[in-house]
Amino acid sequence: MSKSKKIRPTESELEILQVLWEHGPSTVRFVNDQLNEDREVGYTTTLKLMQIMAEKGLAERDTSQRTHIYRPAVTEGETQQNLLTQFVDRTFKGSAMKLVMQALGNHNASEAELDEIKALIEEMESEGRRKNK
Amino acid sequence: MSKSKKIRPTESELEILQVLWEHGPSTVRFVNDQLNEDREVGYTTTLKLMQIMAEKGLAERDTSQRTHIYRPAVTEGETQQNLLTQFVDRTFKGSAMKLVMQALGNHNASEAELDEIKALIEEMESEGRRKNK
DNA sequence: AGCTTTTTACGAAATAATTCGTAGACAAAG
DNA sequence: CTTTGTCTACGAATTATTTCGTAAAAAGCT
Repeated sequence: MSKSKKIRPTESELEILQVLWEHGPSTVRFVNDQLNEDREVGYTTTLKLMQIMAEKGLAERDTSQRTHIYRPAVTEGETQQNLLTQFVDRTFKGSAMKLVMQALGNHNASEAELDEIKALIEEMESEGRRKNK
Repeated sequence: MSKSKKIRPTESELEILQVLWEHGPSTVRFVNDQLNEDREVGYTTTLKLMQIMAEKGLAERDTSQRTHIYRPAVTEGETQQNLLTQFVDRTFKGSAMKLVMQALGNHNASEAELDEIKALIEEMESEGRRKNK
């Protein structure tokens, strides 16, 4: 695999990352405005968090202008994967299958979504057969 | 729906619940011993957590004997469901399907497990057709 | 220039979660 | 009966995370 570090944003950090993933490189002001559409957050609170994220390596920033521009330093996919693995371990004792069953069973998925999943499974099964794994 | 309360055990509380779910009503001593098979935890730490859990309604206890017996006051399934919903909201912006795809894609499931999931999907699809939903 | 607004930096307060020390009650063992 | 061990209760220390106040620099405005 590629990265050696464990990416584990806290809940607040994840909210900020989601803004950055969705909108691309942004100022603190912009991120703070986005967050405030959901809940009240002070500007310096967001600033501080983003500074911490830069320290931790979750984000990078361009400080060449007075108003700094932040961008995500981790991808959405790898972050979701890390958080998912952690969550499965904690909550489903490591059984991703139990999680899948629980998730499927309780959210009523549309026919199209179910078909999509079936397609993925078929693909995995033929993959598996080919590799005899 | 049935319960009005949100069941949200913390990480440590979840570990304790898992012992209670697996072994049934237990003493603090027993739970603490179980936890110590994974990591070092002080006895009074476990005691305190279990007392808090009783206060919060996550566990109930029989205090008729000097050594109290604790039992889970929430089921494993409903707790997993609550934590899962929360996790999906936070990490996958509410899309359970994205989570399922990610989970399937990255943990190599056995043929048998995949078949199990396929069966569930088939069942859901025929359910759906019957109800025309 | 002088006043207001925006921004970063910094430190510390507030909150949440975990951990543990100590004390008192009771029981078990000698 | 006395000592030793186990248990609960309680409060406080520790750690992690979140929040914000204040100050200084830069930019904008009149």
